[in-house]
Amino acid sequence: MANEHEPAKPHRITISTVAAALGVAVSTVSNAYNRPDQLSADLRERVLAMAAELGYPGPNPVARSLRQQRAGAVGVLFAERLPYAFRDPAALMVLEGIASTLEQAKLGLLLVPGRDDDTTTVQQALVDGFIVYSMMDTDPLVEAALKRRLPTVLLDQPPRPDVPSIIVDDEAGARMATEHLLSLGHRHFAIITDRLIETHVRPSHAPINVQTQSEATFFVTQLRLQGYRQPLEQAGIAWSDVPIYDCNDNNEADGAAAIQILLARTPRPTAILCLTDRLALGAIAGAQQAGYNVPEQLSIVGFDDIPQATRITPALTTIRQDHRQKGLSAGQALIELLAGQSPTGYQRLAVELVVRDSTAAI
Amino acid sequence: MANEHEPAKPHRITISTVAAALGVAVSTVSNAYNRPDQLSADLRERVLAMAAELGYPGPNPVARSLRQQRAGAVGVLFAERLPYAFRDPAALMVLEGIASTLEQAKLGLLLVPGRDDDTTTVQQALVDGFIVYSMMDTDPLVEAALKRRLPTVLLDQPPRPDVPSIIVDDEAGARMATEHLLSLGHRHFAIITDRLIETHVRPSHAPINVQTQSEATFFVTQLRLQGYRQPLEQAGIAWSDVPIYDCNDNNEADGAAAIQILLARTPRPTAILCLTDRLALGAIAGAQQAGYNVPEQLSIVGFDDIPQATRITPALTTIRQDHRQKGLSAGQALIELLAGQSPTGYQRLAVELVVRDSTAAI
DNA sequence: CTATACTTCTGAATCGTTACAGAAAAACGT
DNA sequence: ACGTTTTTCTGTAACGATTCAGAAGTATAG
Repeated sequence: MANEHEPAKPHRITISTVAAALGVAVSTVSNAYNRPDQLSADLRERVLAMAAELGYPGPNPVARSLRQQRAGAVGVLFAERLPYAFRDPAALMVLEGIASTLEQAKLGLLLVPGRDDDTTTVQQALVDGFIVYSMMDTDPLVEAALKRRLPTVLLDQPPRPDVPSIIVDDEAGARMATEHLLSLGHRHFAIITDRLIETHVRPSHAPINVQTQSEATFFVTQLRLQGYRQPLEQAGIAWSDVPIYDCNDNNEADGAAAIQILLARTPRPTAILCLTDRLALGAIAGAQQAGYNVPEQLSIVGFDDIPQATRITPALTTIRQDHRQKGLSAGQALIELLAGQSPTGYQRLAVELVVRDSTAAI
Repeated sequence: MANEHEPAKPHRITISTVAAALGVAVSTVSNAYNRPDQLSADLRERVLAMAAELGYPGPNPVARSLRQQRAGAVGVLFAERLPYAFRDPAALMVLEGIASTLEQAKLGLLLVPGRDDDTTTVQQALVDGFIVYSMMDTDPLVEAALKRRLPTVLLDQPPRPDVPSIIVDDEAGARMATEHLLSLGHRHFAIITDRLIETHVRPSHAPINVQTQSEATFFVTQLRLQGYRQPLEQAGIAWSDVPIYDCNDNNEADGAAAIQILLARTPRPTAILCLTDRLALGAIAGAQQAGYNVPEQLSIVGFDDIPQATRITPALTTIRQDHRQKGLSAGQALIELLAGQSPTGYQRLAVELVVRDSTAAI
């Protein structure tokens, strides 16, 4: 019985405390927990009983993780600050999809906090891999995550070589939205976006012009703007004539504020392209409040097809994408990576125009 | 220069790979990352450069965690299966509150998956503490979490000695709801709940009787039923005369189904007490679809005051609780525990009756 | 009774860091 | 020039498990 007579350490009970108390090898205690077939049922009982008596909380997961080289969780990096993740309906559906696959694989889902300037949380996240979802292109957290050299999947991010990406055909969706409005005869367009330019850089709340658009910091924002632009120019509408209002945030209130400004312009736009449904819902509400009739006087189209899109009157015409599937695909791809397989290439998910009641012929 | 000439291990680059390549001590490399003041700027640069060249991903967080005895994340155990967490509006607000405090403390939020039968995910979660939220009283995952002997906070759980609890005055809320309906002159009540009895045990979809209620498996369910019961009996209404319909799940569809059954009973209830707003919203929709007028023919009151409660017509009379604050309090309490302080006792959050348009005098 | 095969248990190496005491070198004051 | 302080760097002991080769001990077969 290896019995040290030290001044009684504070009280951290480990596997070897239990082993010592019983006079058995630590490996035996370990086996009692992990390989019942490696020791007699009798001894195993005694080990477990002694563990209970000593208040041993079971094998320390961190030590186990170190030894086994697996954390049993994947980290999710999301653009918004952590709490906002729980507010955005589209993001929630994506997270739900991710969570579904992870749950089946018995993996935990670690939401990693962290404002760009501080990457330590990413560097120290106890995970086996990352899903990077809708981060600003320039966000240092993305770099930090990639530097970890863990299996990683990009979602709504600019693709990179050697990193599997799930991408959505945002550009096609934006084109479909625009063509729909054009086919209804609209000629005066305006666009509502968010976070096209970082808040502290943006000069004012006025619609911004075409020059500054190149600084777009979200990949999908760029894709969607691109998709709006092409059919417009093809229809002979100068891109520089299309006012773009840049909101601080993706929410209904900002959308409502944006529409007020845009409606005051001359010529008054009759067709509004919103980069997200939340902005569009806000725009509808704002327009109605200002006394405009949607869609008679003003057509509005969103992007995302969140559940709320059908609950507003008029129901929102929008571009549908399968958010849940995005999450599922991302989770699945990551799980394949973790299993050492190379995932099924990078996936491109289709979108679909859903015409409802917020758009009409001019 | 300690130079082993082995057959070149696969390729796992660690701190000592870098140290060896540079001919310095491992502690120096460690210091380069964690204590810049402990070595010359020059050497530090060289270390970092070599690390970059070798593709060293930085200090392994698991090893660091083992050494430092901290994981930098807290685990959240939630009743629903992982993906459902992202669907329940009330749960989302709670999670948002939790996430807010954790983010400030730079802690990650680990959503732990796991169906009762398998507790390994809880046992192996790489966390510094747990928040146990709205789990079935008998769920083995709760036991498993407590057995970890980590700082833990209970939220919407039956309190236990030595474990801080945040609890909401559900019983008072339920009383207020009932008294409100009584004061409107109602005498024929019915209750819609969910998961009062585990699905596989429950015999049928018919309203269940009073005997089986003792098996209630969610703490808040018990509290709320208790709160309904007392004023009813005080008003001379026999508890056994109040039909209770038990849904499989907390969602609108189940609420809508429940109301159909209840309205078919004689005497037809004129006042419905719903354990959650989601059930209530479903009940309103279901009643309307069956041709009943709410609140003229039927008063319905919910519980939770989720945002959707105001968006339905008629707007839902309900009991408001501050979900976000629940999350904040829980997070705060856990953070205090982690800091070695004993948190500000256990908290009891108040609730409030919000009368809207779904209730009226009979 | 011996050779062979199982069971059951042990010891030491390993996972990749950080912390700490102290050695070596450089800077300083007088 | 010499003791003293400061700066820079090193070696090694934790952290708490798992793994694996093998030592005892037992059972099985011939």
